[in-house]
Amino acid sequence: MKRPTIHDVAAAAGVSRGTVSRLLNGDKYVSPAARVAIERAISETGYVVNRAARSLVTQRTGSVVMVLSEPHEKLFEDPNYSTLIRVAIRMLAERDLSLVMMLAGNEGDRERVVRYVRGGHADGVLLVSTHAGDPLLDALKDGPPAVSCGPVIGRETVIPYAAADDRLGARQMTEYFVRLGRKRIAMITGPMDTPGGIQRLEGFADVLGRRATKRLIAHGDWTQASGERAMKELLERTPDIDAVFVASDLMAAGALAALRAAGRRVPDDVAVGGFDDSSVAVSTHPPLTTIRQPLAETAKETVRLLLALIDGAEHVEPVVLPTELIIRESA
Amino acid sequence: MKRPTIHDVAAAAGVSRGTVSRLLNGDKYVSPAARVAIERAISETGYVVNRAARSLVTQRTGSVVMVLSEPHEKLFEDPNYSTLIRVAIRMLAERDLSLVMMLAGNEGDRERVVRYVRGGHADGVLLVSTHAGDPLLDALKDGPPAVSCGPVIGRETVIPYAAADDRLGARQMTEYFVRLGRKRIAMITGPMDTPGGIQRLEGFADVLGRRATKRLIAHGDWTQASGERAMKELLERTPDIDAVFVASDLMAAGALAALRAAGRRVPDDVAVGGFDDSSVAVSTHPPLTTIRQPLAETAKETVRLLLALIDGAEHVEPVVLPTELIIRESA
DNA sequence: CATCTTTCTGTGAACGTGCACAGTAAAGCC
DNA sequence: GGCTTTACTGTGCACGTTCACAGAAAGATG
Repeated sequence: MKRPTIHDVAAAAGVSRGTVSRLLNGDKYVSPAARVAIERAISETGYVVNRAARSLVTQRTGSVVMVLSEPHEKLFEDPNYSTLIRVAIRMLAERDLSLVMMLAGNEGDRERVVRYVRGGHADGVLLVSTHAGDPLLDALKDGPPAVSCGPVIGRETVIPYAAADDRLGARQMTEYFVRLGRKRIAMITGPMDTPGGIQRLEGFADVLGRRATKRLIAHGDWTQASGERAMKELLERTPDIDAVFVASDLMAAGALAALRAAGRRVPDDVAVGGFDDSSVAVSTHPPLTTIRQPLAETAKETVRLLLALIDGAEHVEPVVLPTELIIRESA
Repeated sequence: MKRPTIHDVAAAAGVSRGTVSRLLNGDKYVSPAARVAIERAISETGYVVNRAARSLVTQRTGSVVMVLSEPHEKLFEDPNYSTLIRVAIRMLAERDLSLVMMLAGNEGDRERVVRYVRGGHADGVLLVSTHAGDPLLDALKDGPPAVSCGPVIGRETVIPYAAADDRLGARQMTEYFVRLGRKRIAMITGPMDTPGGIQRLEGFADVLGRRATKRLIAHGDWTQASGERAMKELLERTPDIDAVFVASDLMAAGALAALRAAGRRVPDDVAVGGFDDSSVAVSTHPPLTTIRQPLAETAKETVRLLLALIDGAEHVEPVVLPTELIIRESA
């Protein structure tokens, strides 16, 4: 039992392939009579276009590839990806584009991605958590349109992106600490080769100016363990801190553990602020005061940018979305 | 500047298309001389096969579709998917298969999936968290091979799967409580239309027998909020419980909050056991004693089953993998 | 030497579509 | 009535590959 082709539909409807094709591709110039006949024939035969054949002649693939650049197990911890994936699938589906996923954590994977994309297997590229200086960026330069979810820094090849305003978020939290009357405000940052790492520190420094000394800053790598380690480090270095802004909720959970181990009460002795408003923020004790990023919005904007480029837009502007302070019990 | 085709490679190597094609598809019968000439030509021209064209003649697509059946925001909370996605991408990539993602949360999405798959756009289907009685299952019956990550229950259309041994895990935790000398052991289950919901309760009942009365069992829906609600319910109904086995870590985090609110100490007054060993298990206070599922292994086995079927295996047996008790501080 | 295998090569058709083009019939216009 | 415009339809070709087949060259076997 072979799958019905456009020929079969045409035959069943008593018209030619051309007419069916026109109807399928939204062309005008299809008579009402032909239209109903074809539509009936399609549902009777259960016809669905052969994308491969279409792709062959249109030079389009009908798919967009999402490239995940995290080295390895990082993906397990971050719920952001899930949102992005979900939003992307849904928005692309509306345009009859499908989402294919690729990894680009190591050299071999990256090579595969480049071959795939340059081989013309995707109409667009959705970069996720691509690090500064990623060779992928150059390799993808004159291929199909590419956008990034979150800024890509430190490269002259600028690629469009949508992102939450990390710097604003960091300012909001730091200002809140100041309003609470906290005097010795420390920070645990993310890795300094990521946009989130850099910009959240910038926002912190925006508010505190020269009061943001090196002694008050420790670095983590987004993991819970690193948050715990950084907090311990801060407590040894500067025991009298009364507030700490942690650049992610997960690291903040680690920081809470370190504070508890050191016998500090939260928020009485030390106020703790997180970032992301992820699910861990409400499962910690006490629940985290944090910065909510408009995840779904960011994802939507990212995809919107890509679709615009696929549709032929010459240039699109980056989109930066505002964050929001969520007050719970940790500060 | 057009993309090089197999013709260009053939011309550059001084052979015919056929020979190049044979080399590409691993056929024997290619002379050493031709081999090196072609290989040079390929790297010089930067040729990469056009999958659409190949697909057209081979009737294979070179892609596998992962179908996510969660209704909507559930995907955000569960890290299991990330592991599965990652493992699947990697294993499929080795076979030069790409992974495309689709949603099947509502009727419209489901219809799209069916059209996609029956339209011959995928060589295999990877079902994720498909609920009992999902109409998708019937619709996909005589299409390409399909497997599920986690069992699919309550349908006569049996589809192959790999999964952790939920029932064993539940037994391990419950037996541990018994060993600890706990007398009034309660349980918070998952939704009873999911395999995890059913089988974890079965394991619990395996150990306790008739001591597992209805008064000691409450139901949640995997969310943290539902865990909190169920715990409150249990405390009202049976105030003297001294242990509770919660069917997921996230719900356990909710249960901890309810216990704290009720002034019970964990583990002194009430021992708490979770399930999954997810990242929340270590971010709660106290850290959760829980059951570790071999996530990556399960994912691997699932994909392996699918690949076997794609390779023409007539029938494959379900794979069930053992769980492990992880002892932390909550019990 | 004739014949048969083995190893290798090139050729033509087919896969199912979209698109350019040619063509037809009817309607509108002067 | 001739001419243009509008609405619609069918046909041939091209897209880039694989596969079946025919055939050539070289060696093995009788």
